[in-house]
Amino acid sequence: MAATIRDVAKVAGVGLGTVSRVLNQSPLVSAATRQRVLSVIAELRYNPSQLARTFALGKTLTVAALAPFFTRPSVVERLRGVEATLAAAGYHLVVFNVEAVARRDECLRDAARSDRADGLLIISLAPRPAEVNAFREAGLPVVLIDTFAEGLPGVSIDDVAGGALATNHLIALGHTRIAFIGDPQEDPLTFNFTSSHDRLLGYQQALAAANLPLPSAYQRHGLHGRYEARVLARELLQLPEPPSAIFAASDTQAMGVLEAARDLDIPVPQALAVVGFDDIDIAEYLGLTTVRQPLFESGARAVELLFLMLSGASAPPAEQVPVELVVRRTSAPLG
Amino acid sequence: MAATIRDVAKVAGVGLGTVSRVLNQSPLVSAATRQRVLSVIAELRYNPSQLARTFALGKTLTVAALAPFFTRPSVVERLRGVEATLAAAGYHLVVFNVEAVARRDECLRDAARSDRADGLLIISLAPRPAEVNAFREAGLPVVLIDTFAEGLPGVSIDDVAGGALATNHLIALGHTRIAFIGDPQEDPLTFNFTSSHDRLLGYQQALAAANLPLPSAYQRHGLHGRYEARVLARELLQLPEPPSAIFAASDTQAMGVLEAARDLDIPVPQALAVVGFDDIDIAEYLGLTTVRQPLFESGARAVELLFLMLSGASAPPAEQVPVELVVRRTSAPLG
DNA sequence: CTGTTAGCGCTTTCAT
DNA sequence: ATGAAAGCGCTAACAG
Repeated sequence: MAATIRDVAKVAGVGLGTVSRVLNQSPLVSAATRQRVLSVIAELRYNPSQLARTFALGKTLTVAALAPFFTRPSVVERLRGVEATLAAAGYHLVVFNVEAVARRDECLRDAARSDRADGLLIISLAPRPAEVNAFREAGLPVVLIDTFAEGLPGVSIDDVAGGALATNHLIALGHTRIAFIGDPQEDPLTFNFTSSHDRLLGYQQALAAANLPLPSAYQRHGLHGRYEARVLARELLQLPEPPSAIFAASDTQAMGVLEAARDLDIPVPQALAVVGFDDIDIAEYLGLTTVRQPLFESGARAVELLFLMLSGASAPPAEQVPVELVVRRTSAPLG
Repeated sequence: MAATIRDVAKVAGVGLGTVSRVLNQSPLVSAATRQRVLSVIAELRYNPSQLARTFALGKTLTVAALAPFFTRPSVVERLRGVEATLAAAGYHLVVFNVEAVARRDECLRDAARSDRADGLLIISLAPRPAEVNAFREAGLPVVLIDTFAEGLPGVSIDDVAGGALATNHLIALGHTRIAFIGDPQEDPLTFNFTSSHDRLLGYQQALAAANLPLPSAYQRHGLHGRYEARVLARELLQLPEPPSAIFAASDTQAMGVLEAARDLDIPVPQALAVVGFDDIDIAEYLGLTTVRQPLFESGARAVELLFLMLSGASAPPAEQVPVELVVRRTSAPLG
């Protein structure tokens, strides 16, 4: 049915090696033959089988990305950066949406021993040492985004500093009763997210440095999501001594806090200051004060690092990109 | 370096066809040999080359999806459905983010003549007849999501009916000055989106059926985005005779309308009713009245149709999934 | 049941 | 500069 390189060679009256050479822009072919081959290619409407090509080459020109995919706007934005950079280099992006712990493990395992991708990007999930080992043994280049793992390159932010940044902003505003809402603490054992945990650390350090109390009742954890955060925030706000400010480990969770405030008719920022994290698209719309991190760029940069490794370089060190406080309407000086 | 099927065969003392058979769960292998082969496989830590496998099979076990990818929450939700269904069947999903017209054409062209995917999903972009032809000639199964094209199967909604549904809701609420905000009209010539256009049609038909005027000043078009819609809405609301209700062709654009109302201190829904379209995640948070369409399910269903075609069936007819009006806080009877 | 053989379509030596 | 030939690792058809 479809013409093969052999057909082209036959019709053009050349060896099939020559056809391959014109296909690959090799300079070792005379202008005349090249012309002839080219015209036969056009005539036969031949197009090279990518499948055969990648097989012969031993590379797929494809990069896989593992992520708690579409459940988080911040991840989507990172993937945009990944896709754009990959596409510019002619690479394909295959995505794996990890929404359950079981799938996390399965994907990680498959990725390590499948040769269907030249490299792997892991977003927000930290592989365990055994998994890191499997990658190394498989010779699969891996770059992390928004997480860490011993011995693996990655691009991330200083979550501790980010947490402190948000908290210090609230302290500077005069708040002393500052609460925190983040992902489950046992999460590292399952999905293995680390950012929420580190942001909590920053929060704790900032409060301690300011000699402010950090009652454990002010630190709440729940599944990453608006609804869960809303419930937690409502609990906080109904405490005998409710906080005057809440730092949420993500903008999504901050939205839940805003909902809770609305539920209870608590005016923001007059009676409650709210700070989020990430600066996702919607944050601006909501006027949410937040800690911005370069999401798109983190994806793009990770791909660059991966390309470096693909070109034979040894694993570069993990990188950090800067965060920045964006003050909007949900935080104000304590009245 | 890595063990091949040949190594396994040699060590196990069997023919390499036998190894292939145990790999593919063929029943034509004695339990004893199977055991032996299996143990050698484990011993050698052999894993089959997917690359070689797909090449020999002539299929990639991969599906490509073309979409105005991450710029629209509704698309992301559709892709979730796509990925979940694909993953359940062991297929990979490679995504192409189309944010520019040039890339649209390039991707469409490449997809048609590349054999790097067994099938193609196109979201929200309508291929032109020439492109449809190229797919047919290439023998590439294609399923559309949220668009149409002559001769291509797809799953979509009745956008005209959806537009009418939203508009009739506003009419029933007593509104007579109802405006519309949607994507650029000339868009079909470039990106080739069709949904906004059809929703406008439904809006026009509903107004006409109710003998209500539809001044052209009440129909505005701008690039799909919150900011653009905000500008358009502000114009509408500053008209000598401003509308008392605005129907936006998407929730994203409806958010822009809400922003404009806030800018101008116009209370919603008291002085302005707003209806969106899609029921994306954030709509509930905002209390936005909207027309819900099953986004996740549309992706899942499209994959099912694609699998049908992959299994040799001829192209099924285009399908429509139902839409539903979700009334929330942004629409109320005209005061 | 099982071993052997012939490709899948392309890239790459290796001669010429 | 170009043709011929040797794989890449696997599946599937064919003999036993």
